[in-house]
Amino acid sequence: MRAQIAARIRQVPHGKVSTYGAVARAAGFPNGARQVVMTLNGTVGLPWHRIVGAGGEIKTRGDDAFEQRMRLEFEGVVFRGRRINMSQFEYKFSRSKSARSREAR
DNA sequence: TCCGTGACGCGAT
DNA sequence: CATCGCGCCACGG
Repeated sequence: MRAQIAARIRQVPHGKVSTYGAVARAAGFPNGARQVVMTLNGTVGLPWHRIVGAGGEIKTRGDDAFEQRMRLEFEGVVFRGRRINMSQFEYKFSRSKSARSREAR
């Protein structure tokens, strides 16, 4: 599962962002936003700063919040107050075969 | 095995 | 817009 999620996170391009929920759904886990978080914490080498909360808010706390925002702005992402204009910076995942089969039914 | 926890999400107040 | 509550879920104690 971590692998599926990590793979999705790795797809987010420079200058774009995605949300915990979106990543979870794209990976095939409709209610796995929390698992996305665990993956971010337990996997090194992921663009963790490109993952924000629903609505484009920085959900992390402490020093990390500052660093994340800084990194994103450095990549060109613009903040509107404490959030991001998602319609412009959210990266849309393209549905892959594995993701569909998992949400099968 | 039960229980608390948390970088979540969303609707209601 | 700020809060609250509830649902979700894998982990760790």
